[in-house]
Amino acid sequence: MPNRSAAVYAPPAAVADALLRLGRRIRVARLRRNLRIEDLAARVGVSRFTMAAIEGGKPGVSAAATFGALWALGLDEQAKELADPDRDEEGKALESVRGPRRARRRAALNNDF
Amino acid sequence: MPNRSAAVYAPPAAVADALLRLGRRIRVARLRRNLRIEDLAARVGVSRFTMAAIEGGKPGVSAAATFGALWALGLDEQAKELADPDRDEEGKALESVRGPRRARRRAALNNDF
DNA sequence: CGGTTATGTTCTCTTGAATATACATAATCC
DNA sequence: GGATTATGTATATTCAAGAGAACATAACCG
Repeated sequence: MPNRSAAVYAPPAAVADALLRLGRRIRVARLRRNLRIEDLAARVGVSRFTMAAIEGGKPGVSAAATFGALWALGLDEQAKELADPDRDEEGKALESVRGPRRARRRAALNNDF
Repeated sequence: MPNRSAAVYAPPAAVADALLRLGRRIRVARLRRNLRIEDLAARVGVSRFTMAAIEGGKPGVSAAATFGALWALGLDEQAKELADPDRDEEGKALESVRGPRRARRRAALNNDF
């Protein structure tokens, strides 16, 4: 496969759903603030087309644009909590006493799934 | 400006910080699970280079790849709560009784900021 | 209703995001 | 310490993300 990754052109349903939901919510927040797509796009620093893609939940938009939209709407507080190690109970349970800086392959002993 | 958006090549500090923090946390979660970059990349459906970019907080990586990493680690629960309209107090306060489907420009009366 | 205007759509163009390969570095384990 | 192997770095290549213009559609408001 030359270029594009499966994760982008055909993301798992859970991911696609998450992006769609997030896009719809950004739209709701924008309308509540009576901003045009163009206005929000200007705040974020993208074109109105990219902003429309964000609201449409397109998988290919950059993470910076997506998080930028949340930031421009004042909705970035929750984003800061994402993947908080303190709340990762599964991870904490799996973790060894000291965290290594590299993973080591343990043949036939890969956890999860 | 031809192609690239300012939001991607030079995101606001708050956005850049959020991406960096998220990347570091994804790395922590991956190591806790004893996964190699390559292993996680395979689960997400991207190359190990893209996964490294995600962990490095590079602004240009796709939203699908970023959310895919959270999903592959089982950390997508909080992602589903992002920008929840019910928690958007500022937005609820600003909203008119019924939500319009389009924003309307009210010259010299743009709220916020 | 009808003017205004936000948004959708289509098109072209450019650039960099993502891939792949190869090698360098460095962390881990025995 | 030394073999093993995960990760970093560099280069080359490819294709779609993103910008921009122009027009079509449709929602809003008086």
